[in-house]
Amino acid sequence: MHGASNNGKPLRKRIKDIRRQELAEATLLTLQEFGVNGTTVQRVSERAGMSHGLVHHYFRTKADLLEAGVRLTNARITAEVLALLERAKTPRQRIAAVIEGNFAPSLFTREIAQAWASCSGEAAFNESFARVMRMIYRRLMSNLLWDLKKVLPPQEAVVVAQGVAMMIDGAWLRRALESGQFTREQAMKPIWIFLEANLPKEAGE
Amino acid sequence: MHGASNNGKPLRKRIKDIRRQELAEATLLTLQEFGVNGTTVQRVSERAGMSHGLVHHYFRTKADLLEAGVRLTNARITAEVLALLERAKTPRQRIAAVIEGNFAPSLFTREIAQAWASCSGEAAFNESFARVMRMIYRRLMSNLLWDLKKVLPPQEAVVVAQGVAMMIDGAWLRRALESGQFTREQAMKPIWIFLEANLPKEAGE
Amino acid sequence: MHGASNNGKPLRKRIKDIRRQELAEATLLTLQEFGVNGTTVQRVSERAGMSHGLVHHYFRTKADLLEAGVRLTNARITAEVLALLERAKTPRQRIAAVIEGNFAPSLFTREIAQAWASCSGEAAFNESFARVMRMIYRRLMSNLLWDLKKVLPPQEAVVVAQGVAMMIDGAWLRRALESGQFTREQAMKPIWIFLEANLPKEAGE
Amino acid sequence: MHGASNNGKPLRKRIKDIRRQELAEATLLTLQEFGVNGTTVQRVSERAGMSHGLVHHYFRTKADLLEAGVRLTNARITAEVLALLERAKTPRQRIAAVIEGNFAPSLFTREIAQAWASCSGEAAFNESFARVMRMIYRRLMSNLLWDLKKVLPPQEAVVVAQGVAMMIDGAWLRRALESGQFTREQAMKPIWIFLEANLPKEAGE
DNA sequence: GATGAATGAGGGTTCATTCAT
DNA sequence: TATGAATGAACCCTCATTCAT
Repeated sequence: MHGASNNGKPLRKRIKDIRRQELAEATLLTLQEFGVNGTTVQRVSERAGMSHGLVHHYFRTKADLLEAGVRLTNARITAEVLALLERAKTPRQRIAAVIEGNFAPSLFTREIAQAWASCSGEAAFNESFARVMRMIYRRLMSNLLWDLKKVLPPQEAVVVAQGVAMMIDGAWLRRALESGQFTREQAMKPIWIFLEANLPKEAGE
Repeated sequence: MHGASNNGKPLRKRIKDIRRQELAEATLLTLQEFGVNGTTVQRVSERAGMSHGLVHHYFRTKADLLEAGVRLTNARITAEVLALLERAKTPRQRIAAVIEGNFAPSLFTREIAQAWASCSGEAAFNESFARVMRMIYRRLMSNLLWDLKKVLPPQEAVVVAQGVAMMIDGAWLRRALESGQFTREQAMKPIWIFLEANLPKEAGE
Repeated sequence: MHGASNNGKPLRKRIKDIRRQELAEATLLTLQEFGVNGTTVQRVSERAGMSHGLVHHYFRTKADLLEAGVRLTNARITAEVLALLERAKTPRQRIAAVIEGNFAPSLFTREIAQAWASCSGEAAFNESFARVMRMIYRRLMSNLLWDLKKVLPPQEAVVVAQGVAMMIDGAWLRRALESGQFTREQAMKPIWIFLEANLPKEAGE
Repeated sequence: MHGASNNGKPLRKRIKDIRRQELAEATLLTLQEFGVNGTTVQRVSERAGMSHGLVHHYFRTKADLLEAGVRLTNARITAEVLALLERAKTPRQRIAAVIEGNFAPSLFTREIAQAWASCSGEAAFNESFARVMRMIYRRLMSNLLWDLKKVLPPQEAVVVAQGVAMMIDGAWLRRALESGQFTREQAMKPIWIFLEANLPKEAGE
């Protein structure tokens, strides 16, 4: 077997994937440190340990690079939520998993929140960012609704889900802007108050 | 009466105030159309119908100009809330006024929400923006707490206020990102559900 | 007598002279603090306590303003030298007066030396500056030669005068660049050594 | 030999050095033609036949570029002096070499003198320029003192060296400002008169 | 595949100068 | 006479992008 077929892909393809992954990772970290505005191709390439020319070899444009970075963040959140969801059984446990996942200690850091806020701000004027942010929101909503609809009438479920989603977004924004501590406990407390008040007493048990 | 006495200020002084106001307004509109990133001195000056040199005659630096624009938005929100608060009597009415004010039809537009989101995103990496955004937040919290503390034990009041604030921020962000309609009614519904569940039945009546 | 003829000049003419004098003075001080490069019309007008618009009322162009400032410096040096020359009797005393005048404690300051150096540097590329600097040089040379020729053969006198002039210029440059002290005594010592070696023993006594 | 090994440096590194050298040279010439004030990045880049953007690729800042230009001049003077010093044997010969070097026909041109004067003027208000100019001065002094101290008591040597240095600076300034000819012979004559009067008769022979 | 050389558009800012009041 | 409003050219610098090697 001479060199070919790692995972059924030719070596060249593999390198391409690896480099793109590395660059997405570097972009993600640069976004955390400098925000969308301060994320230059130069800085990303430096963090990735490549020449800046190479970046354009793998990403046609800076926008593409940024999108890759944001998608990676997205993937991380997804993974966190999925891991928690796996162990959850009842609707209430599953709802708890979604919320816990969105405030996982490894995620709910000031740096990530800042990057997230920066991307959200950019999304208002940048369709490619907007797409990703909307996707994140839709998955959150769908996760919440899936279980809420099991214990609440549909229309009520939608309102509750929206309320929770609003609180989650608001909490992340607060995390980004509050230089002092805004802890995940502080963030989750009103969310649970809101939920407890709306879930049927025996809900999902 | 020979010529003088416009408000007791000489004409010259007036012009300075007028231009600064015009520029702040132009900045605000440019922020709405292009976001923080896309708001260049050139664009603001064009919208204001001035040369770009003149901008620096009235604002030492671009940061000063932007701050003026953001403060103007802030002032508009404040005015809206204050107008509603004046007519409010009971704590519950006053809380309602604060919430209604934050979703006044003239304010809760997609354009303004986009500008707001953009500024929030910038605030994560820009102390001058951060200051203004924190100020807005603190005033919101203080407005809410003032009345909540009248009807709830202090610690509970804080949590409820935080929950409402989170929802308001989350709603504005949703307004900015959702190209489809996200109405003020949709925004306020979960907020009131949250409040009703936490306010004592007879609260403020 | 209504208003006219102060010094045979109409009042309006007087004001013009006063303002020009004030501005020349302010220019001189600004040159000392910021150098030619850093001397802006704005800064000069501020120091003079006028609006910057007024500057162009009295000086057609910035170059004219600067020239006035440099000429004023020149006048100060001249006055210093003339005052000392008046009391001098013998050629040697007169030569001493010229040298002492060029290093008068009130003149040979770091600030003035810096302004002088800055103007000299500019003179290389600015004919109007060059004219003034050359005039200063020529008067120095003529002062020195007048007396040196009384005690030395003409050709020798020219060389000695040139040597002294070179040393004076070199000393002023040193004063400007040496942040540590370079005193007038240090400056004059080699000059006198040079002179003593070339003047006839009984010269001018 | 396959392609590599230009001085042991990869081609890439070579280009960087070449461009920096070219730019330093272009800066030097621009300084001669326009002075510090008139030396813009644009002009330098044009003279070097590059885009202005490229200048910032090789020099982080305009100040760095100017420093490189000044250092290059400095290096030229040094080389000239060193070449002459090599052939000198006795202290007197070595002193002569230092002086001749400072007035080498290829150096003591009006253009170079003008650039030098401009840089000196700038040095009064610009620490980075001041550093270079002081360095040049210190090397001159150390060169002179090294040999003067062999033939004169230390304190006397210092004064003589300072006198010579003052004369050299004064001569260069004269060269810059005198549109008519001020020749190297004119410059050196009083210097030698000064030296002969102070060196012991048999000095260094 | 990988580098960094090279370009050029665009940004913020300064400043001399003109002009209406 | 005096002010400062207004303009526009020029400057330094950053950055995404292209391209030869």
